[in-house]
Amino acid sequence: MDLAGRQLFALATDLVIFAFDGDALRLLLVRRGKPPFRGEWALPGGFLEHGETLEECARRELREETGVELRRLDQLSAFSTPGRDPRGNVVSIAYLALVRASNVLATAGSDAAEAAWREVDALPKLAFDHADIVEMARRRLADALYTTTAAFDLLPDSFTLAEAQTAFERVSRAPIDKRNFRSWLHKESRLRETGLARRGQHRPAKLYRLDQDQEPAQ
Amino acid sequence: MDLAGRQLFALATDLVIFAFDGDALRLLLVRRGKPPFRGEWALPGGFLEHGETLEECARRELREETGVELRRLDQLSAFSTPGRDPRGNVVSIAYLALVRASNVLATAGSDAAEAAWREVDALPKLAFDHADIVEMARRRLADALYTTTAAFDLLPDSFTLAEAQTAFERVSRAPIDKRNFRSWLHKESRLRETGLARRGQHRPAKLYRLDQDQEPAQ
DNA sequence: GCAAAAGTGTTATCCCTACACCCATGA
DNA sequence: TCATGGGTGTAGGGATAACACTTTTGC
Repeated sequence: MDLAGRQLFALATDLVIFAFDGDALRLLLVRRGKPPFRGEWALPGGFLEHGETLEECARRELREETGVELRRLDQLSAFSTPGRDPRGNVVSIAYLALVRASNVLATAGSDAAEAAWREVDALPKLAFDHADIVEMARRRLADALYTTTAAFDLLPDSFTLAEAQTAFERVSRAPIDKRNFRSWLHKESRLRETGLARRGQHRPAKLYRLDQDQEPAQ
Repeated sequence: MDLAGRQLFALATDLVIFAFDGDALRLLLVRRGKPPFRGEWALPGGFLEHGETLEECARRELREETGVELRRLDQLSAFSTPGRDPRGNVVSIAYLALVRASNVLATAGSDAAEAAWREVDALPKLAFDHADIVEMARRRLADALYTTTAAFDLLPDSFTLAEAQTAFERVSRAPIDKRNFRSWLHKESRLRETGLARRGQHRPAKLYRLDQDQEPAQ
């Protein structure tokens, strides 16, 4: 095994985790408990260890820092600008995931002093190059909106069509016509009625769930 | 600067470089001059050095190994399965690029014993997990075919519509209707007539070039 | 009965697809 | 004149986008 003479790097993962609170898209952030950028907000993440894949690392770090477990995790991009981490020679691979409801309690773990779900349209200043990473993630997410079922991962198991529409509007950052959205859903026939309804102040809204038969998606 | 205690890795880039010879899509391969996998075919690439970005590394390695220079280079994905490199603890970031004509001479440089353009549909067995990387690259390329101008990077500065169609067919791995392809090009109006024609055995074919005005694309 | 959100169809336009024949040239 | 690849248009079906009113409930 000769890696002799190779220049070595620390490898990190950074996670862009979005959730939808019924009204706004939110992003999971941690307040850094150690230098560099101690006390500032950053994406959750951490260092890769020997013998694990980047994806395993991402899941492990997220669990340790925030207690959040997730199903699907997509690789976004590697970030390697020299100097992006003041500790030097750290290359980071960013991952993107969506979670259902922000009630996955963001409890601070080891490395992170504090964790919180912040509205993506009102983010604090972020450490490192994390603002760039977040913007790339939002674009990636919006690009996949209508071609995968990814966005439904933002919704609870059963949801109303109005909730789904709002989630799509927040991801695409554009208003959507109610009737067109519903006929598109019908044409795609990715949803099943549950027979139940959500009762509120006004007329009850039917609850739907994703039709599992065709979930494979991309 | 404390990276103390961090487990370190060698970082490599692997390049998937496609060219179009007028008939088939071809992939740039090098025959490895050193272990591991000495003598086997592999993607060009090499190790990241301190102070450079991954993209800079990819360009440098390609230049050194094959003399090929390229404009645009897209990051594909990071590959981190433990054991993917027998030297251990090597994470690789794959890049994708397209070059005009395969007459960019693939001359072997330092690390590579030999370089060659091989038809993508008749590739030899590849070292490491490079076959997986190539397949991901082909899918990525096909996905972007009709939404970016990327595929025109495969063509010479001026080209006939038949040449463009063949390139699109090879990338998408599907036959394309001639009239539909041409009316799509017209609708997109990304091409400009040069006024010249390519003379051959039969009726001369008009030569076109990409309209620079709207090249930004994605 | 009133306020508020849920639910529902139609029309015009554009895009995609399928499909067949004449044209210009070199040999 | 013939063989070969270059070049051209249309019609039908499906998707998209714009648009407003009725229904059901809680208060």
